[in-house]
Amino acid sequence: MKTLLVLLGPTAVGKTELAIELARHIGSPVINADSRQIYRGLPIGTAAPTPEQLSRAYHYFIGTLDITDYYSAARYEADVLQLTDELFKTHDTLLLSGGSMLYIDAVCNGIDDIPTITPEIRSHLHQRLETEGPDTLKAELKLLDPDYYAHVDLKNTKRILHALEVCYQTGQPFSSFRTDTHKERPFRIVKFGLRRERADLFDRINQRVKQMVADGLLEEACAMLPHRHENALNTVGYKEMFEVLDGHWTLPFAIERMKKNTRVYAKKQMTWFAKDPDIQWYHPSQADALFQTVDALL
RNA sequence: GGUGUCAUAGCUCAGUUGGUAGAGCAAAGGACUGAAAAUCCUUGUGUCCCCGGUUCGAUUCCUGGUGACACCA
Repeated sequence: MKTLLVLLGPTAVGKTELAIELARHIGSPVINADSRQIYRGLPIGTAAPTPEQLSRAYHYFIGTLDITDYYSAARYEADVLQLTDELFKTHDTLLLSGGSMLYIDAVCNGIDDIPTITPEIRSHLHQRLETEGPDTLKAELKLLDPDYYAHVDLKNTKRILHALEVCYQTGQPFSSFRTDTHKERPFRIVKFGLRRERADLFDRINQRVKQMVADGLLEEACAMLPHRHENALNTVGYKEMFEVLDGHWTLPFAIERMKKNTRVYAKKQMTWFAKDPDIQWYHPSQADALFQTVDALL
């Protein structure tokens, strides 16, 4: 039986290194599941695998997109399924590793089939939000899709906007596309989670942020300055460095904010993963036990 | 040594004309289906520095103590 192993966990827990070891152990490449490491030019701020690490295991979806490329969880789902289709011809077991909750969910459970929004409709609605405010758009959603309106968090403008985008593009209510069904995959999925004591994890986050800045994060962000409004750069680390480059924040202040925001992000990941009963949890120091469990599976 | 000011949430502070208290930040919890490292929601019991006094009742007023700061010696 073909098997997809999924290695997940909060940021800075130690996934990258363990993924390489596990990949080598089972003879698989690493399929990256990190929504920001996919972009080229962000190796420091996204803690992407180093050239040395990349040389020890082949990685997919690291630095393959241009910063201006559109991407989404649905595209990731399609890309990964196409890749696994191909790789399973020569492999029995593959490894997917990362911390992007929605991307992992899209691969494991599938995501509803919704048309990609054209840039015209997207920017048109953005402008209307600017000029008319959220209340008008909410009222419109209430008319076009009362079902979704009843369920959506009305304070979350981004969700309102997206629902309206779909309504306008398709002429049908957004909720008519939301089936909430789980897609079956032609392979078995086994999920392993890495976790640490919170104080330990937060300590690693703080250390890593410091190291990123020492490694040249500010310069990396500076090179990306012309693209600062791209979604890929709406990301912990870059947002704070842009404030420094604008002269709004001092570097030490930005570093503290970055530590805090990374901790908040890690907490969000843990909250999301905690809901998934299929995850088998390990401490990174229990790699041997994890490998034994994997061996017993295969 | 003298005089004055201050002592309240993890931090910075507000406030209670005497009826046991609340902001910001920090922190914690949660939601999540095509922008997800995004976006959004919820959460404040704390010896109101300590011992006494006045009072039905003191964190608030008063005596004393302790500590911090400022000024004067």
